[in-house]
Amino acid sequence: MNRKDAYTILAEYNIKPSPQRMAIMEYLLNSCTHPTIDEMYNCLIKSMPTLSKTTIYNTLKLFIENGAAQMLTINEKTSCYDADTSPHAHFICEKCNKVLDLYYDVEDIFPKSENMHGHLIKSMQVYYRGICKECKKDIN
Amino acid sequence: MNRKDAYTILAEYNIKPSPQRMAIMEYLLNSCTHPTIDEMYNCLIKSMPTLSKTTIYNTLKLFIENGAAQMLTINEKTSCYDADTSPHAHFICEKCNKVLDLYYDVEDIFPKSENMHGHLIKSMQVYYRGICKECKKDIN
DNA sequence: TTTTAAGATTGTAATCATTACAAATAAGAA
DNA sequence: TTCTTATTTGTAATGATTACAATCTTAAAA
Repeated sequence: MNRKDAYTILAEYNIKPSPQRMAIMEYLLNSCTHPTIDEMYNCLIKSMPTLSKTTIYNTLKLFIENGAAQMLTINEKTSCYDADTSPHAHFICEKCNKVLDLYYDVEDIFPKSENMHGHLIKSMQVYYRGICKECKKDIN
Repeated sequence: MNRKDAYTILAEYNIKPSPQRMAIMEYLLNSCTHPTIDEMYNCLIKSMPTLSKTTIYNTLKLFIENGAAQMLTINEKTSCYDADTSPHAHFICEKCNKVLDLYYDVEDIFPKSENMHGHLIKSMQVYYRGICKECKKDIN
């Protein structure tokens, strides 16, 4: 595996490591499901019984401020989180509700310059919605 | 003005008109600010004192189900709404929090086919974040 | 016209994600 | 060690959204 570990990533973004921060970053890196706070909490509490949900909120806020993660506001009810900060889009399946990464075509989507109609563009998010490959099978 | 009126739009989307529905669609059409439920309520209550916030929620849900409006989940706290269902992106200013429409370049962004990596794409949303033209002036 | 049934609107109460806050704990410097 | 600061934690508050039951409207049937 060529993925960097949690400790290295935290260091890269100038985030002082702590057991909680490491565990949360670790979880984000190992999950490809774009977890919600609750999902993280329910899993991590098993190996770290003193963990508080507030800590997860605080930690993710810190990660985002330092550029180590991004918040996805796909769902109007619950935010979910992604430690992959490289340019990519997200596909949300209306049947199974999974959130998948889409790297295809993304180069075309991102603005060539940081300026667009005179506005300064700092970041962008692209959400596709539909039926995923797997769920399409079930329908046929 | 070549914009269609609320009555015509409701008819087009098979939504039975009512004073409340007309007023809400009217408001959406006349505002270019992508209003939240609260903004709509606070304005409409003046001319329609019996209006309930629940009705606004119900009505927008109906509009969305029938394709007459879309919900923008730009903000993690509050959804906002847009009666413009033509393909366009949204720019959110981090300073003044305004949500602006961006039609530029959008053709490039939308998928050429309805298929992408085997997934069926039904809709897409594009959110840019940054500093808008006006707020940039204030900084300099 | 009156009756009736379905649809639309309303207000209140419940839900639930997120945040505020203050106390407890951990880490690091002196 | 002691002192100071950063981090974590639990509880309580906030606030958007939804559930639900009661009321009002509409329009068709009798």
